[in-house]
Amino acid sequence: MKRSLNEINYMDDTQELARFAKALGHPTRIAILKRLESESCCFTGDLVDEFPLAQSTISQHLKELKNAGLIQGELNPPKIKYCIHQQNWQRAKLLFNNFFSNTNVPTKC
Amino acid sequence: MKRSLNEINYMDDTQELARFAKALGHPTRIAILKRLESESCCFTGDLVDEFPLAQSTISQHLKELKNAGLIQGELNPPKIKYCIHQQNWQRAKLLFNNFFSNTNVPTKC
DNA sequence: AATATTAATCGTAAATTTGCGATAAACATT
DNA sequence: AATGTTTATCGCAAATTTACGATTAATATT
Repeated sequence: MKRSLNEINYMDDTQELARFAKALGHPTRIAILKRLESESCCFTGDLVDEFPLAQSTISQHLKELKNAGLIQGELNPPKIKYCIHQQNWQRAKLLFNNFFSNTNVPTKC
Repeated sequence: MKRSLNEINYMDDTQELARFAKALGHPTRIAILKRLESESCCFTGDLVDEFPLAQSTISQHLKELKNAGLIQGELNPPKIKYCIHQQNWQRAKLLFNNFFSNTNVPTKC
């Protein structure tokens, strides 16, 4: 892709929020997180059984959620237990809350 | 892409939230929305002046935000005034709030 | 040691996203 | 009617995403 010539430097919060949002930008990943929220944790296999997707596809979605910091995997050989990453989850919650707390009443529009 | 054979039917909320999240999944679009939040509205040209991106690129980001329902454009010839779409904005806020209101204490993890 | 179970990674293909410049469209102004 | 201003759209190229099957890696069990 023809990348922008001038490097764009967004505020850290902007970058961080966009990163979280991007990870949330797929229904399968939202569904995985909802499941982890309600059940606290689960194994990759559980998700593979529940979603009509290949094991490798689920694994890839988990990887993205992990890269975004929203979940963490704990070794439980030969299984791996995934949970919400509580600290980053709270951070994401805060960023979205701030973003949506639109105090401006749109008087001018 | 090899699409999943079985059609996946996610809960409506899941689909809707993922759609909003996807639109928020780019720092430029977050920055545009932050600007609209603080200023209530602005013209395409204002944004083109502020971001080191081509006019067509800004226009495309605005289109995506509009398609996601997060903003709306009002004709103000020959300019176009963009504002937050208040109703859908509140809807998105609600969806994200619900999603992040993780009442479960992670006792089992 | 051989086998089974579980999950990550690799390689591939198709779709989508992101960016740009060029052009078109819509409307005001001259 | 011709020109100027503003924004959308088109066409293209590169990067990324999404999905799959096949393979590999790690660990338990036999």
